[in-house]
Amino acid sequence: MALSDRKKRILRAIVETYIATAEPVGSKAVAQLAGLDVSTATIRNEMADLTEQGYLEQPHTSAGRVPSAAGYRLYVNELMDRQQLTLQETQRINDALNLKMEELDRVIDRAGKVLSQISDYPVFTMAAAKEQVTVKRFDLLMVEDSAFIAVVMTDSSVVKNKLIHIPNGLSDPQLQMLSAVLNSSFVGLGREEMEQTLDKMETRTAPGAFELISLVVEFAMEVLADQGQQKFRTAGITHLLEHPEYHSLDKAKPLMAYLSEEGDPPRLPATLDTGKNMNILIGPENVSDALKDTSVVMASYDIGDNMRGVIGVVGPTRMDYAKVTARLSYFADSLTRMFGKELPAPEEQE
Amino acid sequence: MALSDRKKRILRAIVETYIATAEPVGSKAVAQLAGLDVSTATIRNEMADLTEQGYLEQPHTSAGRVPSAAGYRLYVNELMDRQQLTLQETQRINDALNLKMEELDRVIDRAGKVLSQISDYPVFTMAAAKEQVTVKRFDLLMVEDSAFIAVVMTDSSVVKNKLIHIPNGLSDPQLQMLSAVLNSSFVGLGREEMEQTLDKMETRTAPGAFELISLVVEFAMEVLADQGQQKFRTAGITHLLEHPEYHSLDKAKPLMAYLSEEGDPPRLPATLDTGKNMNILIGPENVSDALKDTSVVMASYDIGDNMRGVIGVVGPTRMDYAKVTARLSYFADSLTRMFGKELPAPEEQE
DNA sequence: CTTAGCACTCATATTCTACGAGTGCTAAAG
DNA sequence: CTTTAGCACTCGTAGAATATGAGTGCTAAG
Repeated sequence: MALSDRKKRILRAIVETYIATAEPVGSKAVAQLAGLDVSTATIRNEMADLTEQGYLEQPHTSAGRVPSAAGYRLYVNELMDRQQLTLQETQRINDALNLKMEELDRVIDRAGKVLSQISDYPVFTMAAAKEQVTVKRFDLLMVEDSAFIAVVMTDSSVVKNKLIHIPNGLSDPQLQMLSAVLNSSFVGLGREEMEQTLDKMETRTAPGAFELISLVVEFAMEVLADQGQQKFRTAGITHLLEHPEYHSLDKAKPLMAYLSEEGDPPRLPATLDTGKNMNILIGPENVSDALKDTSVVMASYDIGDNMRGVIGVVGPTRMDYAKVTARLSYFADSLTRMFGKELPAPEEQE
Repeated sequence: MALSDRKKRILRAIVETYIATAEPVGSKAVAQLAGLDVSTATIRNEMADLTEQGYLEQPHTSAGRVPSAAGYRLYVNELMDRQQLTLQETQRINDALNLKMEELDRVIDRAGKVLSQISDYPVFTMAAAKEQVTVKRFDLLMVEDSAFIAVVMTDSSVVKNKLIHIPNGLSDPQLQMLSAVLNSSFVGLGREEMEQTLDKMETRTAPGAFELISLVVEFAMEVLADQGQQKFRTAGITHLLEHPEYHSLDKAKPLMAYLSEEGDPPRLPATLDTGKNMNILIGPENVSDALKDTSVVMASYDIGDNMRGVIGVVGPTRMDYAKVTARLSYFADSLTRMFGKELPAPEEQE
């Protein structure tokens, strides 16, 4: 069932020409581009074979051929050259990532934006904890008399704070006490456990103290929820419109709407867990209906010990896979290098 | 120069019909809708007058009339009914804003999203400090042996933190000392002043200590820069595509690209300062070229004592001004009520 | 197995035509 | 002086008809 060398060269020429031109490829074009010294008629015969085997498709009887999903798959798996990035491009990526002390979210957003610019396709990003996130420690800081700052640090070294107002003020010993309770009873717990512990505590604690505790714990629970959740973000959606398959608004709108719904639960196959760190989904291989005519190239990377991120490029099935995979893998590697295990904390400065 | 009552009714009918249908309005349609008991011929005469006075335009000799920028202006200023929001809509807005303890940025993002959904147009948001932001206090918290958390609170009650790693560890007295230096020398200073103070300090401080100080101060400076900057964010860009004027991609792309460039310096007339809290810019009244055929309705609101935000709706000149202004002003009022002076801090929970 | 030749298909571009909504003008009516 | 009916004229749009040409599959010869 293996294809002859000549068939492969023809298929490759067709895929690449179609990627470049977005128009069905005819035998003549292939004859020139494939570098084979045979006539168009021979190529027509080969193309007929490839069509029969399911690697090519004909939009209608007499237009050229277009790669099928299977054709793209074969191309991606076997035929595609690995592209090299230009110095400029690597420079650009490094610049984007070497921002001094941005937060995790920001760097990821920025990475998405740059990837979108250098790939000419929309990009999505996601990040989520691999396991249950817990609180590592609480700190409380008095501010003036009517408020204190609660600082919560998670075991993935993310630190969040919140200003909490208290009408009746709080003495220093009271604050110490509160801090002691929080650190002894709520450290190391996940979201659900925190809620249970809080419930148990309600009956055997003074109402005033309990109210304060629950204010801080509720904040901590939100931090944990936020960390555990997969945050779906996108960048560069307008790049879609540059590609002819989305020149018709009927085609463009559903996909754009799909990509615009940021923050919602992930509607992509969760490759967060799969071991592979590069994944290509071609057209119908996608689960979501909105992506049926769309290809997704995605890569995952590590954030600290406990989180994993995904960054992916979305485009028509006729996507420039060689270009995109090269850029994407460089990106994912850089991100892993930046956020990965070596560094104790995501916010660490290079 | 005042228009007769009948002319006003005709103009109003034309604007509203055009807003609803996006197609040039003929004398016949006006006759039915304006509720005047006159024939189409009379209306044609009146329409000819209005055209001459610049309130209407003719796309070509014999199509109906379309309102000019001046026509919209008159409509907005005098003719437009103030729409009422339905109970559902106010409910939806309140839900969006009453999120428990989100950060300022998040609430604003969310507000933009909801406003976009209920108005069917893209929405942008901006927020910036009115005056120089300064640091109100520094707090340092030791974490394990090799890192500490720097907590910076600004005079606009925004609190940010960052994990700072120190290879050689730090004793408790040293941390106290560092905190004392920061709080005595850098509180109350703006970004530039901080830089100057830091420079002065370099010569007369031990290098090790100076390095630590500058790490924290640089973080503080970034926080201030971030607060002072106008952050331009958008939501619901895809709504553009629903309106016929952007069915042609040539029209849609530039505007979409313009709106997609988040985070860049503001390219809208800075109504942050103007006293008025609702502002309508119609077509050519816009400065930016990308907005020449676009109307912008924007409202501003207060955030704490020292910041001001703008939230605006972008759409074709044929925008449903009545609908948009009603929703927008409710939104801006709610935001002011939420973030405004009464509450000491933006993050305050309702 | 390869290639030249040829009839056939079918999407796209082009041209032409018919249609009709809407206008402006004129002249009669109120 | 204002309103209205009548009518010729404009011009963008839709639809039909036609031409074009790239590409195919098949056959038969090299």
